[in-house]
Amino acid sequence: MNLTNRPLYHDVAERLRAQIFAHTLAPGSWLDEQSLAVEFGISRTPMREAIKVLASEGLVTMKPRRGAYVTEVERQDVEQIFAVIAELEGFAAKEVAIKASEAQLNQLDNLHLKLEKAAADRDVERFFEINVQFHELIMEIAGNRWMNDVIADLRKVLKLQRRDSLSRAGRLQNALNEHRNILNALIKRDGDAAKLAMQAHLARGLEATR
Amino acid sequence: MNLTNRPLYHDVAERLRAQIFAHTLAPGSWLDEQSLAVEFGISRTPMREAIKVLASEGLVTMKPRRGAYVTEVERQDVEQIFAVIAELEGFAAKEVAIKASEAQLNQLDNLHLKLEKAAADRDVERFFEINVQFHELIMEIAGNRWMNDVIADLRKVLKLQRRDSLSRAGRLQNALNEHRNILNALIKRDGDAAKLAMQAHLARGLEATR
DNA sequence: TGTCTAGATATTGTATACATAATTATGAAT
DNA sequence: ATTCATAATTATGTATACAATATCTAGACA
Repeated sequence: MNLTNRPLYHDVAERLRAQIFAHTLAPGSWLDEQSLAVEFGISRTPMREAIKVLASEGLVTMKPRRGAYVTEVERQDVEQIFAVIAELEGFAAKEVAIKASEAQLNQLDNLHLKLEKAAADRDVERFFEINVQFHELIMEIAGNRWMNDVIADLRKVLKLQRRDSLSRAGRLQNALNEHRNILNALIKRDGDAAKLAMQAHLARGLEATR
Repeated sequence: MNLTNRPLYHDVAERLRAQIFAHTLAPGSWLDEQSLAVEFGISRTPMREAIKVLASEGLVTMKPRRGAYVTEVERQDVEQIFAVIAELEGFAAKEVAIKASEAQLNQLDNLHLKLEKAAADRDVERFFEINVQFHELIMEIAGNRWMNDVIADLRKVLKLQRRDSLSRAGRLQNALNEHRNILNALIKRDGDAAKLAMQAHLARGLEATR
């Protein structure tokens, strides 16, 4: 009896994703269809479909006749992905500066207040969470569905590498300042400044992963 | 006996893609797993896997318990996709202006000569072909694998809409001029100009689809 | 002792069979 | 005649069975 009305492989993909992000399935490791299917209590068919979903997201890499392996992101991949995200989120920030309603800017401002509170509380986990929401809200306001999908996928791949850049000493405060710069530009309706601030923010995020 | 060593669903996806682009499978139409499998002389399993590949590319849209339908791209989708491509290819052009070798710039120049010849011959088909190569070469030189994948997928979705903007009166000559602007900026190593020229080119390409 | 070959084994790839849910058709009641 | 309920049909979703290929192991030969 399936209450969620969602296909099984969808949920399975979600669980696999969680295991990959938790490094229960570590980068480079092989995804054994058979034993994973047994572990999940399902047959190989939906398991294979779930694995293919992850493959399309770039989280696993398929080798013909050899199966699927958790993608190992090289340094170069991280830099290239950051470059794409910076370009697109920079563009999004510019769009938001132009078209956001006052109510939407207030939403962003509220999120930033929460961010400041989390920073003051030294609550890295919460800071990280709100940080994600801030970026997602900007993308949502920009309102480009295709761009959002692209970025969502790329951010998933970035999550493959464990080190959370925010835990580095001082990074939290820096990130907060960078966010304030973005927000100020948005409020001033200065598109170019918003774009630059966003790109600077992401560039420093990249640096922090080094 | 499979000589290609590639999984069946891969080839099937390719054939389905071709049918979609040829509008044999028109936008909005339903993909009947059963009859398609019979038509291709295979079972439902690889057919389903092939369909899922197309779904991840955005060419078909899956409805739970209802099957797959060829994606219908709305006007808004086309504009959003163009916006993403313009942003990324503009960025790529800037990169190329900075990092391309002389040999690579010569390659681009050679392609442009072929483009001029095709235009002089009024060979729209060939012009279109070289045009694609020109854009792909720029992306290749930019050398960002993730960006290339993103753009490749988005361009596939654009191909869902039939009207080839180049056949419009005067569009061919305009496109040629725009390409020359891009090339000149690259040769002058002027990254910002290259970016602007590329974005202008794509913006006019979008206009031509109206 | 090392290497090459042949067989065994295990895993992916494909086909078929079964289960479940959605749609359509049929019929009765108002 | 219209509407609602129920049964039949059809298609998707899932499980199982079969096929083909790649890897591993064992043994023979140099």
